[in-house]
Amino acid sequence: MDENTFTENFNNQGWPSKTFLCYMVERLDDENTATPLDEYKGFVRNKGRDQPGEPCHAELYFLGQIRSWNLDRNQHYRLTCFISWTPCYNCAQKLTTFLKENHHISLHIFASRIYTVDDSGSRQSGLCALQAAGARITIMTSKDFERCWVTFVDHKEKPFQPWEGLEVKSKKLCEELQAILRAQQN
DNA sequence: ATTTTCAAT
Repeated sequence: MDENTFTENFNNQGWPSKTFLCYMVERLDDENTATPLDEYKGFVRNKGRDQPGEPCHAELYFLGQIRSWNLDRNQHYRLTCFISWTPCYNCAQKLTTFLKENHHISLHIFASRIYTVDDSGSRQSGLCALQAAGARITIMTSKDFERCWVTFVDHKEKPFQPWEGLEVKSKKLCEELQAILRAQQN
């Protein structure tokens, strides 16, 4: 992805009305050593209401990609994704179902910001269910932004440049997410 | 202490 797309969408101070999701896959061997599978690396974005056809959240395109790979059920894989907004309730549900049906796949989600539109009256229970199904969900820290930059951005050899307030915002969101994930456990 | 959110008033 180009530099501007990254900055516009992943800057944790912003509020873009679209979502990008970068994904990468690693195969894990018996010693838990990870081998990157670069052929499955990429990113998707949602389809908005301004575009033709039915709107679609980024996560559903992501799920479509994963299914199309038909990853070997006798192996174990780790999917890592960097997403600019945390999944909404419905997407979280779909990811949860997917993980329950695909025990050979682990999911790590690094999110830039917390999406708090309450689209089902259920608050953030979708994220809790997703975590309960084995996903790891965390807020992107400076290190994660840098990894995303290095891995997915056409950075032209430029190093990642943190923006003003990145750390403070990240810490704050992290606390919020912890509260969300903790609150619904009982 | 806050609140703009995969839009739409």
